[in-house]
This record gives sequence, C-alpha cells and structure tokens, in this order.
Amino acid sequence: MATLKDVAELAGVSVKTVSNVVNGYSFVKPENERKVREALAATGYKPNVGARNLRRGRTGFIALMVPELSIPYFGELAGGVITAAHAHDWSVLIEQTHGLRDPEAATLASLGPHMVDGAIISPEALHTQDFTRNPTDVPMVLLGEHSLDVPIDHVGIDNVQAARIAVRHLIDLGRTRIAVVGQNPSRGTATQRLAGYHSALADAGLPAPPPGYIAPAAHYHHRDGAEAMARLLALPEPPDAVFCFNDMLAHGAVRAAAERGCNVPRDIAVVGFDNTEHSKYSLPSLTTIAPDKAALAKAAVELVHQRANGDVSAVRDVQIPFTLQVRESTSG
Amino acid sequence: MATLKDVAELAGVSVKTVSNVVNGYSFVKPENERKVREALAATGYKPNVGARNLRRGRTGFIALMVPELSIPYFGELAGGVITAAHAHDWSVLIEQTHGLRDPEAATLASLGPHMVDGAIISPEALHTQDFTRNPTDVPMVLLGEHSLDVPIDHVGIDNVQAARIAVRHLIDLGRTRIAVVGQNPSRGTATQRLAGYHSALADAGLPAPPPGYIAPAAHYHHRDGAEAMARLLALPEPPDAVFCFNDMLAHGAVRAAAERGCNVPRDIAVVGFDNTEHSKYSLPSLTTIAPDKAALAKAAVELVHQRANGDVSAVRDVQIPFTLQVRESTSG
DNA sequence: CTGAAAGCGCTAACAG
DNA sequence: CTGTTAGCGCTTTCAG
Repeated sequence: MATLKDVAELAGVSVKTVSNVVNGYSFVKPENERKVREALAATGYKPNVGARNLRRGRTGFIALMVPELSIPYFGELAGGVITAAHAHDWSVLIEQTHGLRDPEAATLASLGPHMVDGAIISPEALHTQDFTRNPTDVPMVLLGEHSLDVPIDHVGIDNVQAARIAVRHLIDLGRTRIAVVGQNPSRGTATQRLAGYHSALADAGLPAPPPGYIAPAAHYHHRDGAEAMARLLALPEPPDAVFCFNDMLAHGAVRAAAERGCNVPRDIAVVGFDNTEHSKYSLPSLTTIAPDKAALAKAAVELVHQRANGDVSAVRDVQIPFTLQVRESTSG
Repeated sequence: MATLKDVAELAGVSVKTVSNVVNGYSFVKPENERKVREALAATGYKPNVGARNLRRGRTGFIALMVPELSIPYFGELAGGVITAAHAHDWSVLIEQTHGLRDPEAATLASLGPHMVDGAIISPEALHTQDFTRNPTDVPMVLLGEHSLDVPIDHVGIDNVQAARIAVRHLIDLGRTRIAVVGQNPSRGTATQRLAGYHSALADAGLPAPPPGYIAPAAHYHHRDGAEAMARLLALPEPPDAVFCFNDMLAHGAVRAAAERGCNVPRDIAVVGFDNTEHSKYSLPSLTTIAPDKAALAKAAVELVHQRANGDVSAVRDVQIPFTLQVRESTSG
C-alpha cells in the first residue's frame, strides 16, 4: 500500500506538500498540486485512517450499544443513528448485549477512549455502579429510558406519559379490565410504563388491577407476548384490553388471542409500543405509541457530537415527541 | 489517559516489561509482574487500540454493508454477523446503502485497507466495474445473491432452487394462476428468484404467466407489496397464488388482499422469503423460504477471517441450507 | 528475563 | 508556499 512518503517521492515534493493537498489545506503551488495529484492517482494512495487518527486524537467511530439488532425497533433506531452519524463523518460500530448486564458492562468497559469518539448506549440491565466502577472519558449518551442515577446525557421519550396516554385510550373505549404485558423489574422502560399504567387507572377511578393482570416478560419477543396472553386468557376473569410494552409482544399477544377464538379488538383490545413498520400492516393493524425514531437517533448523535467537541455544559435530558397511532386493534 | 510509559514509570520498569504483561507475553519476573499490575490498576490503564493496530497492521474492525437495518432480515443478519465476529475479536462497523448504487460504490471506495480488516457486503445495485475501478486489498465476501462477475468469495443460498421450491409448493396446492411480487432488474436476488419461478412453472407444464403477473417492486417494504397486490387483484384474471420475494412484501400483500375482501389462503395463497421472526406470528402466519441466517452470517465471517489471515486459495462459493416453512398462508 | 531504540503512517509546529 | 522534524502510543528487534 502506498504511503504519503511514496507519493511524495514520486511527485518530487515533501510529505508536507502531499499532506496539504490530500487534506485540502493552505495554498499549494499549482504545478506542485498537479504533480501530487498525478502521483496520487498513479499510486492509488489511500490515507491510513489509523495513523491519521492516532495523530489527530480522534478515531472517526462512535459506538452504538443495543440489546439486539433483530428487534425491529432497534434495527430502525440503528439505521437512524448511522444516517445521523454520517453528517459528522462518523462510522458506527454496533455492539449487542441481549439486554444482559454482563455484556452491557463489558461493552462499557471496552469503550477505550482511543477506540471511539463517543458512544450511544441503550442499557437494559446495567446498574449505576457499572458506570462508576469503570469511568471513561468517552462522551456517552443514554438512549431510551433507564432508572440509572448517573450524570450522563439522556435522550428519550416520556415513557410514563406515553403509557398513560395508551391506557387512557383503552379506558376511553370503555374497557375496564386492562392488563399489561412486559413487566420486568430490571428494565427501566418497563418500570416507567408500568407507572404510567397505574396512574391512568387511578386517574379514571378504576380499581387496582388483580396481580395476574401485570404480566411479566423476560424478553420482548413475539413468543413472550403470546405466552403472556395465554396466561391472561386463562384467568378467571380475563382482561378486555391489554397494553403491551412493545410491538412484538403485542403481535404475539394478538396471535395468541386469535388462536383461542378471541377477537381483537372486539373481545380484547391491544395497544403496543414503538410503532415498528409492521404494525401498520398487520391484521389487525396495531394501535401503538409512536416515538419519533429519526429524531431520537439524531438528537443522540448531536449530543455526543457536542460533547466530543468539548462541550462541558450541564447534563442534558432531551425529550423527543411521540404520538398515539390509533389503528384497528383498538377500533371496536 | 494513562499510557504505557506512565505505567512503566510508576512501576519502575521499562515499557517493554509493561507491554509484556499487558499482552501476556513471555515470562516476566514475578515481582515485576506484581509491580506492573499494581501500576496498571492504579492508573486505570487502557491500551490505545489505534496505536496498537497501527503497529500490528490490523484494525480490529470489519465492515458490514447492508441496504437497511430497518429491514428485519438485515437486522437479524447483522446481529448474527456481530456475534460471529466477536469470536475473532472483531467489532463490526455497519454502513447502509439503501440498495442504491452510489452509496454502495462510495462505501466500497471508502474501505481503506487501514480502516478495516475485512468487509462483508450485500450489494444490490453495484456493477462489476465498481469493483474493478476501485480495487482494494481488503478481504471481502459477498453476502446474498448477486449477478456480478467478480472474483470475490460468496456466501448465500441457492436462490433459483429456493424459488423453485416455493412455487412448486403453490403448484402442489393446485394453484395455477401464480404471480410474483418483487421483480427488479437491478437486484441479483430478484433475477434469480424470477428464474426459479419460471422454471417451476415450466416443470409443471403450466403456461407462461401473463405479463401483469410479474409485479415489480422498487423497494422491498410492506407498502410495495401492498401496492403490487392491489394491481394484481385489479387484473381481469387475478392470480390465485403469489410468491413474494421477501416477507415484508408478502405481509403487505396479505393485508392488501384482506382489505379487498380477499381471503388468504382460500382465495389467494401467499409465500414469502426470509422467514423473519414476524412471519411465524402474523395472521395468517406466513409460509416462507427460511435460510439459515445464523449459518449465513457465520460462514461470511469465517471466510473473511481466513482471507485476512493470508488464505489465498481459489475463490469460494459457499451454499447455505434453507427450508420451506409451510404455514397458514398456504394451508387451504 | 528486561532495557533501549526504532519506527508503523500521519500531522503540525517551525523554520525557511 | 514548502521542507524538516518531532512525536501520537504501541510493539518489536536487538542487545544485554
């Protein structure tokens, strides 16, 4: 592979001059520029990014830590992050944690300051001390909700309020036996959505739900939603509405209901969370909380970018808007 | 940030010794090792990956180029690649191209040899000359089908055969008016699946389909499938079965059919391609070609790994197994 | 077993 | 406007 020096020799100038034209710096004598460009083309020179970064003290990468790319919500989010990062000449390095604490902590620890210029993380099981034990000076932003008490920038939506609106919608439909699917004490998002649920119930003067109505889910895949729905329908008094903590749970729940001859929305209304692409086209289409994912991704990238450029102002908490998309799964 | 030198000074030894214990090399005098470890802990030393790689001539990254992470198939695939890459201490850098030639070519050109140790690419619109114009010595493997005549390792499934099996299944069901959705001359996969379709029809002695039965799709999202199905159903003689070139097209098509009072599978049977997680839980669940995605990802990573380690044997073409998952969308 | 010193490819002072 | 030179932090001969 050709180096700067090779090009310089071939062009009969110094490396500095070559470096100058490569980087578009200062003014280079036209004739030299021409010679350099020829040499550049002749050698097929490509800068060694590693060496350049070592010198400049930046790496050109940011890390994105998510539970699983196979969850459409995170796939969509990751796509948005990659797009937003490009605006700052960043490439995105993606790590998966499966929402487990150990991989999350390990990823955090591996974020050497010379590996990435910043990181966007969506932890699900991380504890506060995982941060303090391994302090790093890589600018980080938390994407999505969390129950961590750490001085780190955060961008997300108001989960409590979103859950309240979702449940309120169900109440407005006249449903009174409302269950949730996705309870998981180790997930910050779940805790907040559960709080919103309780608050909506209380606001409407509805009685506290029986314990069986708070259905847990270890993971947030279709299968978990289906299993939860099966348990819900086996209850002595099954719910007439279910608020699922993500769309996959909801789709799994809808199918489980259908398999048991239970019509959605007539017998049971279902609301999801995330508004993944599929939810607009499923049968029935899914009513769901729709966060502005592109805005979420963009805000996160902008925040790390500011921090990476030396912004040391107070910790920020950015709230991104969301809407409730009403569709067939609650239209009856 | 602490450097090797800092640690060495604190421990009262040379950088070599510190480097040795950090890398687990050779035998270090126990006492020195102890001192070094203490200094390591005290300073919170983390190696500068950039510098190390500059020296070692490897970067620790591989690039993965896909159309869109928001397409569940690629989300699942990318997840598999990240997992497989970890086994070789690689982090994965993901680039999106939206299936467009310019971003694809640009990504290819940016693959400086010092940026990544290898690349796994799923091009959709790239031309042969985009490769030859920008030769790079980064080991690459093509993931998925393509119609490129380039000497590059390839891993994929037998698309022609898969399509043939899918269509054959429809024929076995007694369907005779079989359409396809997803035709797109610039996509290698589409061309191959179309060939399989024609071949299955011919094998069964069925007449060549009317031109309207080959429904094009610019993109492979739900919306495109829905639009194609709408057109198909408006035909004077609508099909009684549709083979869609991916699951999202299929789900979009199913919904469009339902919206027009057309029952799947009774009035029209639908087969998809990719077996994304959703297809097992949709209503109706979707019959689809199921490639072994984990194997696909793993084979691709292994291949770049071998090449990155100097394997210069002949260009390989790895075929990964697939199955036909028969579900409700064709069970009638 | 360990220290000194060279140098990976590049950029940024600093002189000219 | 351009050449020289000193490192960025690390690994690695090469001597001890």
